[in-house]
Amino acid sequence: MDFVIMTTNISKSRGRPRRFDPDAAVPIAQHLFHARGYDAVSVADVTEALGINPPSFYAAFGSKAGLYARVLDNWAQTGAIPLAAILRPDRPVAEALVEVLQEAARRYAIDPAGGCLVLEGTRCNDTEARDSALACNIAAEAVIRDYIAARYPQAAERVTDYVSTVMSGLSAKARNGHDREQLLATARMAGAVIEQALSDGVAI
Amino acid sequence: MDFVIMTTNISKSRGRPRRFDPDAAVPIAQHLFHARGYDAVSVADVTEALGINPPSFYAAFGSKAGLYARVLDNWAQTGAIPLAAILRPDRPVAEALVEVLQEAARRYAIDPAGGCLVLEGTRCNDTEARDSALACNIAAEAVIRDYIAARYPQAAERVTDYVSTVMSGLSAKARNGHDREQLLATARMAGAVIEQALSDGVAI
DNA sequence: GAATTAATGTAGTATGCGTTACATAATATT
DNA sequence: AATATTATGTAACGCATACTACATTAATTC
Repeated sequence: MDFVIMTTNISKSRGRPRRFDPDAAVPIAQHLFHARGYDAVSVADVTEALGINPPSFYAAFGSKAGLYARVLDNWAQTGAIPLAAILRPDRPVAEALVEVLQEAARRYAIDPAGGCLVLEGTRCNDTEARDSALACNIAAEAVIRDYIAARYPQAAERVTDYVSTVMSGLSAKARNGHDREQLLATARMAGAVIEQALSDGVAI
Repeated sequence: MDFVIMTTNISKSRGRPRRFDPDAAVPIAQHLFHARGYDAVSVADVTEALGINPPSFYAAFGSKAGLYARVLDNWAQTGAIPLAAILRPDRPVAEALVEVLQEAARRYAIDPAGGCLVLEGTRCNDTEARDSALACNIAAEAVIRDYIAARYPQAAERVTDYVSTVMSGLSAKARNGHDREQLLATARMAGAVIEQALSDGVAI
């Protein structure tokens, strides 16, 4: 049913055709949000970057926060750290987690503005956008937690808290001028404690 | 000269007397900025909390960013982590740095909103306020760096980067719901690597 | 070709922001 | 008492924001 209706809508679209492709607009908006942060990007900035007018924007995305939600969706599939690829069951847990931290350091240092799109989004001043980013962050933490829990159930919570805190710090410092080498050195230092923490049944 | 003029002004103030005490207003504003962040606090919020009107505010503080600068000054003297008291030359460097991290964890968890006034301020969207907070942060990092460099000059930069990154992460996570115990556990884990890092001439 | 449907461009709206003009009130000086 | 000085209360200002009403344009459907 829905499929038929959708294909009908796609193949035989009535009315005036779109002058822009919303799917192609998402990566452009993603870059804006990543570079300047959600609050600092205005709808006017986005519409100007897309070469469209506000009504087209709102017809396509509903709201600024709605666009941001789509950006985060796209981010999870294309731009985020490939946790599933790094956290493989056939390798030591500590080694995998250290690689997550190092990969975060590398990625956070790429853009001039720096930092993680999601982690920075969790601190914006718009409730809806912040909740979207928080949901994204919570989902990522759950992946890490489940990966640890499979082999070190007692350490999962604590080590997940630790890893996510370090990642937040890396993102913040990337925004405040730490370069790639600084971030990588910090990530390596932070990672050096993970192996022992996994083995400890209680807090160090 | 200036002293005479100032005392004259203080003892024999012409004109209508102030209805509020700007010095007493600073801690109130400090609480607002700490709880909600610079961007989320409007001048109207501050004037309402102080029971004054905008002209009184601007006569006393010049601007919102000007008030924030005074808040940061007050913060450095009263509310900040007492680095000078913790980083004493008569104790092991690693031990002192771990206490800094733990003290940060404790303080960041006090307020319901959580986090560090300065570190959160470095990420606001107002250039002047952000620069004020950044200057505050840079000064604090310099204290840590100098403390380390006195005994471990080769490790000073790297370990300072590490400690400040962890503190940024603790502040961010305090804002995102981590409680005191979680933050303390993370701080202890992060601290466990410092001793070895100080001894290493090169990166781990 | 007429009707229908949908996206566009123009030009706004309402709201909140940091900030200020201006007349008034309250004090010290003369 | 008259004047000078300073802070106050009222009432805005200019600007930026997210968002929208409405007429128009461009396509499909009948």
